[in-house]
Amino acid sequence: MRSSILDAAERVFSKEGEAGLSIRRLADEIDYSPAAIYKYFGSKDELLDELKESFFERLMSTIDKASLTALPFEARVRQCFARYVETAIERPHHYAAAFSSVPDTSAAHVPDICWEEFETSHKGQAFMVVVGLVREGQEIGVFDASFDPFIAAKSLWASMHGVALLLIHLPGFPVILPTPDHGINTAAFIQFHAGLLFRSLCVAPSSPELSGHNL
Amino acid sequence: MRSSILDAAERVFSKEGEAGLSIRRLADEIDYSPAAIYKYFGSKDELLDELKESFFERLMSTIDKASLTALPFEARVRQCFARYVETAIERPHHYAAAFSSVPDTSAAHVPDICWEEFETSHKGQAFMVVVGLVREGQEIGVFDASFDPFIAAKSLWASMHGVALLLIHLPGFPVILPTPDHGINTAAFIQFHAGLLFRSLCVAPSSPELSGHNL
DNA sequence: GGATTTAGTGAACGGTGTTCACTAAATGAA
DNA sequence: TTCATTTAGTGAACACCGTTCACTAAATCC
Repeated sequence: MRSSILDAAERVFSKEGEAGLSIRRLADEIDYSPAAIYKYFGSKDELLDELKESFFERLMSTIDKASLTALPFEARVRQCFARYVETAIERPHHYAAAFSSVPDTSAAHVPDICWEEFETSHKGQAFMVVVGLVREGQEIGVFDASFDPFIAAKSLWASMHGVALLLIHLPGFPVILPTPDHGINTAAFIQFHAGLLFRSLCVAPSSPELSGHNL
Repeated sequence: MRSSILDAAERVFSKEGEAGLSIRRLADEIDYSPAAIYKYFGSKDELLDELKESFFERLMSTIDKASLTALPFEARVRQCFARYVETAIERPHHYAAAFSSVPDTSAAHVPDICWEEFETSHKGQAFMVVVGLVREGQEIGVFDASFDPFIAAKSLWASMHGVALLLIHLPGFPVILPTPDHGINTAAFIQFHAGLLFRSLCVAPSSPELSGHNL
C-alpha cells in the first residue's frame, strides 16, 4: 500500500513534476480517498522527500560506481562527471526539486547544517567521491598539489551542478548558437565541460583538443 | 497603480519568494480586491515574469559594467564572474525563480528557443559579454585559441550558474568542511572558482596560488 | 464473543488562482 | 448640461489545493 502510493507518486512526478502532483490526484490514481494517504505519510513534503531521497541514492551509487571502474585516471574523472550530469537530466524534476528550497536569510544562522550531518547524507557521500578523485590526481602528479582537495571538489561539484541545471532548465541549451557551425550536442558539451574542469586542476594542462574528443 | 502592485510584489517576493506571494495577499497589501490586479496583469505568472525580467536587467547591466572597466584582463574576468554571482545571491529568490521551469520533455521540440530570440534577451546579452571576454583572452594570447568561444562561454556560464545556485540553495556552503582548517568564506570561494575557470582556458595556466588570492 | 486496535472515509476548513456579472465613477459628445 | 460610453474596481462564486477530524467498518487480539 505505502509503496503503491510511492509508485504512483514517482510516475506522476517524473512526468509532470511538483506542479502535477497533488494529494487528491494521487488518491484518485490509487482509488483511495485523499485522507488515506495521511495514514502513511505525515505530509506531502514528507512524501516528496522520500522520492528525492531515493533519487539521490541512485545518483550517489551512479557516481560511486563510475569512480570505481578500472579506467585510466582522466577517463574515470570524465566518466564520473558525465554519469552525474546524465543521471541528473534523466530525471529533471527530481534533480531540480532536490535543490529548490531557498533558506530564509533573515534567520541568524550559524552553519545550519554541520559536517557530520552532511557527511552521512547522499550528497555528502557523492561529494567525498569527488574529493577522493582530486586527491588521487594530486598523488599521481596529474593535478596540482597545492589545491585544497575539499575546496577544489566544491568547485567541481558546483560546476557539474550548473551544467546539469542549465541543461534541465534551458531547452535547446547547448544547441542554440548564432551559426550552425557552432552547434554541439548535449553529450559532446558535457565532455567538453569535463575536459575544461580536468584541465583547470592539472599541473600542465593537456592540449585543448581535450584528449581526442573532437567537437 | 500598476507600479504600486509591482512594488508590493517586489517587496514580498524578495523576502519570501514565490511561496509567500499570493494574489490575495498582494491585494491586501495595496488595499484593493484580488480581482483588481487582473485589470493590470493577465495572470500571476505574467506579474512574476515582470519581476524576473527587471531583475535580469540588473544582472545584465551589472556584468556589462564589470566587463567595461579598465582593469587588466584577468582581473576583469574575475570581476565579471564575481559580480554575476554576487548579484545572483543578493536576490536569491529572483535568480532561482528565473531558472525554475522544467520544460515538458514529451513535446517533440526542435529548438524551442532560437538564436534570434535568445540573442535579444537579457540572458543572451550577458552571454555575449562572456563570449567577448573569451575572444579577447584568445586575441591577447592568454587563452588557448583552439576553443570555440561560444562553447567555452557556455561552460563558463554553466559554472557560474552552478556556484550561484549552490550558494543560494545550500545554507552553509561553502563553509562546511570536515576540519576548520578547510573553512572558506563565500567571497574567497567565488574567487577560487573564478581562478579555476580562468586557468582552464589558459594556454599556460598560472600557478594555482591564483594570482595572490591566498585562501 | 467481546474489547480494541486499525484502515479508510466524507465532510469540512482555510487557502490558492481566476472569472464574471455587476456597480460606480470618469470621460467624451451633443 | 445631459446622456452615452468607457473604465476602474468589486463581491461572489468556481474549481482546485493540503490538511484535519469525527466517524464507520473491518481486522486483530484476548
